[in-house]
Amino acid sequence: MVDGKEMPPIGQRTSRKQRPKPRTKPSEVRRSELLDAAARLFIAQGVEETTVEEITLAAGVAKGTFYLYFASKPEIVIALRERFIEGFRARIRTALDSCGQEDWPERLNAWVASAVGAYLDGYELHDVVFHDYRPHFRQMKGENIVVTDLAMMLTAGARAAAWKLDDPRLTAIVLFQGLHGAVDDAIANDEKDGDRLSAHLSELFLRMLGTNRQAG
Amino acid sequence: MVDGKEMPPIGQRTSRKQRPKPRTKPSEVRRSELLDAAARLFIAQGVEETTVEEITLAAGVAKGTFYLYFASKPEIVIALRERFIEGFRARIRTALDSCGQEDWPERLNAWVASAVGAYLDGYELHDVVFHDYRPHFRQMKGENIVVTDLAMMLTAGARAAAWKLDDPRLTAIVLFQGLHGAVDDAIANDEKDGDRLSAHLSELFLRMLGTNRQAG
Amino acid sequence: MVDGKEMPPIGQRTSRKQRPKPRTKPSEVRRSELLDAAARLFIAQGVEETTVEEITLAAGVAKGTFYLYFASKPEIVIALRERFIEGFRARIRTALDSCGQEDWPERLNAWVASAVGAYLDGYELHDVVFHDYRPHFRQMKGENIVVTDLAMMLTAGARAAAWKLDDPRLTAIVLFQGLHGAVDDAIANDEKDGDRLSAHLSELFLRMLGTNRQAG
Amino acid sequence: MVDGKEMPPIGQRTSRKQRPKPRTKPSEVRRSELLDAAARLFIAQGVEETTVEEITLAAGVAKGTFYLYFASKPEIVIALRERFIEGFRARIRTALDSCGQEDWPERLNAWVASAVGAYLDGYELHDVVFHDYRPHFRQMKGENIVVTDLAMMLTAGARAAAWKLDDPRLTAIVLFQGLHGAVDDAIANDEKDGDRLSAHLSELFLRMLGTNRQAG
DNA sequence: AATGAATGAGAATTCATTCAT
DNA sequence: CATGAATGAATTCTCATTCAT
Repeated sequence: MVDGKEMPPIGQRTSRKQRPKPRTKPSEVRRSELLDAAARLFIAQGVEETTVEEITLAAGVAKGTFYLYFASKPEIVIALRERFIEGFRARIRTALDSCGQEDWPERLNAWVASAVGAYLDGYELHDVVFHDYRPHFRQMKGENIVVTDLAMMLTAGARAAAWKLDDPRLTAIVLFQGLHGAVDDAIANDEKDGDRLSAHLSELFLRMLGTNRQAG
Repeated sequence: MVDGKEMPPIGQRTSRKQRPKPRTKPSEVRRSELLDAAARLFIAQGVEETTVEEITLAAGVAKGTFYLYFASKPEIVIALRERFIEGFRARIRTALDSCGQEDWPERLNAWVASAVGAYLDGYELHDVVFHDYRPHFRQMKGENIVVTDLAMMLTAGARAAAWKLDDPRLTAIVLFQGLHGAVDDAIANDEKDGDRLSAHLSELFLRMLGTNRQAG
Repeated sequence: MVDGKEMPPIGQRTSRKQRPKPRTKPSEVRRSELLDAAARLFIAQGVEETTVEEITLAAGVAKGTFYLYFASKPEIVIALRERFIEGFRARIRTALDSCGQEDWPERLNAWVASAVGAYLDGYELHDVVFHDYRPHFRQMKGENIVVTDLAMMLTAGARAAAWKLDDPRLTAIVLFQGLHGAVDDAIANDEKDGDRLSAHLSELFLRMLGTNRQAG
Repeated sequence: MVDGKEMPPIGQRTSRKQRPKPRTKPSEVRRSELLDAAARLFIAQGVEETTVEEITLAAGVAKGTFYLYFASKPEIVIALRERFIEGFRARIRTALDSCGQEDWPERLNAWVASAVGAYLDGYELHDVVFHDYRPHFRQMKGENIVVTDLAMMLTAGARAAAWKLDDPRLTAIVLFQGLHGAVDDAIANDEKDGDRLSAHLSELFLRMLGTNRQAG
């Protein structure tokens, strides 16, 4: 997920032949199995309530092996967070890729629908991996990559005169957090119909953008 | 520790029934001192990192006394949360009370400005008291009272034809969470100028509502 | 042992009556029971091999109670060391007190005999409490109080012309460490006859001091 | 890690029987490199604090290689101890070899001076390798070879009527441990002038032996 | 001979909570 | 009301050692 696809285990020198023959398991497979086991347990029981030993048991390795792949328990939460974010972005990217490049309202609809869908599907893991995430401790603009992605799209749409836009980042934040809150509410109220919610949100957002429907 | 100085006359101890005379300290005061001490320590060190003993030390009482006022440590976090929410609502209410009853755009501006101000002032405590708050575990609609308040205001404005409104709750959520996220971002970027932010947000929100400025 | 005899528990304010009525056990009794239990177990199994839980079990308290009296496991070793040293010195002091004040050879004999006796009796505990003691990390002259005591005695004897003495501290060190090594050797060879050893050592030492037997 | 440069010609790998040709490194060299690395790390960080992996890293071999040369971690401490003792004895032997064979006071002076010098130079390693050494667990007389060497020298001197001697071993122990303690004290007080100390000790020891200066 | 991934036992310490006084 | 001594559950992480390659 994070460290490429077919890379040899970390710390392995580029040995004499090709890839160093996998020991018991190739490093990323092991790592991935640990991440999967952790995600499952964290969702089911919570992070605090899950011991490292439970994770390794579920992954079929010894306790010490955990620490060959992650420096500490918090570290695996961070790794899961990165995996989550990448999955989230990929889903949005895929949705946008099947839109007309210049149909900006459609692109916004696609963004909303895919984000709602991704969040509805993954909110349990989301809660786990973002529980300890402190936005205020993050200094740099653009820390939230999803917001940054969106701001870029909004800017592109504005450049194409699809809508007006004073402050792309602020607008992107309002869209993202608004959507986030709306989905949270839907989940809390057990309304898992993402399509209806997406439609409503899109309309709201397009209106906020003062969308020029002729421009698309 | 060095108490005993502000105790009521010894003679009064015998009268059980009279008025609920103050003890060493009136119960409300003690409770409040504990809440204050806890808030201070939680902000400075975090909740987990603060022990009940530290709280009682800071409040000048013995460890056991804590449990006369709060059933458990998590309980005092909940109490702080409630205090925080009430302060937040009060600040918004005050702001709205100095607006024209029927000037809806002004009312929305006032809501935005006061919410931004309250959050900027209290975000440290906010982070503490909401860290363990899980929206998805809350079942009931309207759990977030601030959102509910706002939805009611939006509905009233719509009834007065100040703006259009399809889904008051959804709109309220987007406004609230959007504002929330925008302030988080401002804090993270160390831009504590609430006025500029409020102005931007208000404009965005009024546009989203399709505000009819004639209607105000 | 260390904190006086009848003092109230640490942290206890000098309460309204006399001594604060002992809770379950007076503080020094508890402390002493923990020290005794630890000494027994450390001798039998070694320090590393003894868990804090074993100590508390043997002392009849809960695990946490240990940390009410000692900051850490190494800390109780230090406390035992202090207790050991005090016992050692007391034994020597008692022996010297029953000597003629001015009979210096007799005083030296008494010092040797009591030190040999104390060490033979307590070498097991000695090994435990001095295992981690690093002489080189100690800066100040006179860190070893037993050596310092002895140097003072040697100086007094020299002043009375009982013997010659160039360097009291150096001489004291040689006597103390020489005796120490001699007893170690006796123990290793299972020769526990302290009297014979003492006699030999005394003779050696008196000769080293160039003792003037007329002076006594 | 970046090995392979000093390997023997590949062709030789096939010859199994020939002479025990050097492998990557001759076994003695490897062993010595491991000992050196361990000594350096043990002195700098302590034995407990040094991991086997750190030793192998410092020696430029893989973790498993350690166990081809030493059965366990404690074992390498023992090996270092033996190396230390041999160096110590060699230094003394060299010093004695440049003395008149029959000048016994000079020989004693030489013994003291070389022992003081060797200990001052090597006390850091000494502390490491003797930390876990328990004299009382050693059964056999003469376990401490340096003491035994000394006792033999003292006996020879006595036979030559250079001094009187009742109990050679006891005397040797007192000299050795006395010197040991004196150097410890000098180190603790940061007085690294071995010559002055040696002179004082020699005088003390010669007096203890009742040296007959005519006899030398 | 050399490697290094995998193993898994093992214990100190914290701190929320109780309850006898 | 107030106190504070006593309780004891609960879990991370290290690292010596092994062994398949």
